[in-house]
Amino acid sequence: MIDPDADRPVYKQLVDLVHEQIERGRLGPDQRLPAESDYVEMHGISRDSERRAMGVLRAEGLIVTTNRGSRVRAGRQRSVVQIGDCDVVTARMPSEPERRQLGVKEGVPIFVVERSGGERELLPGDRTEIRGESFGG
Amino acid sequence: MIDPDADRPVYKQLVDLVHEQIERGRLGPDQRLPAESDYVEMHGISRDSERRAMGVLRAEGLIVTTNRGSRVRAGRQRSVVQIGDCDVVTARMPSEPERRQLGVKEGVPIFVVERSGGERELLPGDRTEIRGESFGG
DNA sequence: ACGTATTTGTACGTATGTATC
DNA sequence: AGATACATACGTACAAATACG
Repeated sequence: MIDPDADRPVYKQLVDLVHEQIERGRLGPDQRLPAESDYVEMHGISRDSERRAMGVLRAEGLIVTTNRGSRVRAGRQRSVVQIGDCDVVTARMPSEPERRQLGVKEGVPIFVVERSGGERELLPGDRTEIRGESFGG
Repeated sequence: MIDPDADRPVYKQLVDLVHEQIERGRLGPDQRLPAESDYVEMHGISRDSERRAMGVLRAEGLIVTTNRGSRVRAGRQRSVVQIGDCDVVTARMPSEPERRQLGVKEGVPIFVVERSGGERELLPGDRTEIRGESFGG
């Protein structure tokens, strides 16, 4: 139950609740979440609080929202990128144009690979794994 | 100028504006941004729109907000983590408990390093660089 | 092709709480 | 104590995208 008088803010209580439901499998991959209005009515909270909660879940990369509702983000196949001795990988959140360019959704970080040659690659964080160069095949 | 009748939403126009100011150096690292109320008065927008914009900038990792205002996030020293042949690195956004545990702020992704031995390390994305194991020293 | 229902997006207002200076 | 600034949370209204009959 969500308690408006608790110390923890209402919207964070809803975040916790959805976290639990996803962890326990009550909400599976690709499964549709209740609509904003459903949460509002279910818990007697404002739409504002509900939307904040969904905003957090999006920012964490747990859900994906479209104009037709929110879904639990499904795991995806990752491609493997090898890095060598002198290559450096960092990670950060993309700007909106970068998101569009790479085709990543909100809540997904990107890898920045700086090759020893000086080239710079941006890679989607949810479809990429970084591995050390395998010298032994 | 922010145009409420433009196609682009007011809050995104403000995001663009701050992006530009940071890129052009009008807002430098660690520099204080105007207060919420300043933006509201400057551009004749609602606090709601202003806060959305700041929320986006936080989520992108561009600014850090405290109860005393927002600042441009400053670059930090990064420690280097080596990965070997069979180690795998992924990146994702942390949950709130993970953020606290690692001491990272909103908008900062984390690295997940899975060592060939099976150990799993979580590392702050803004203070870590990943390198391939250097075999030649 | 069109209208309607559903659902999220944007945007305004207001009030109160909390932390910092 | 007072001023400042952000955080939370309620309200309202209309716009835009999508799905359906």
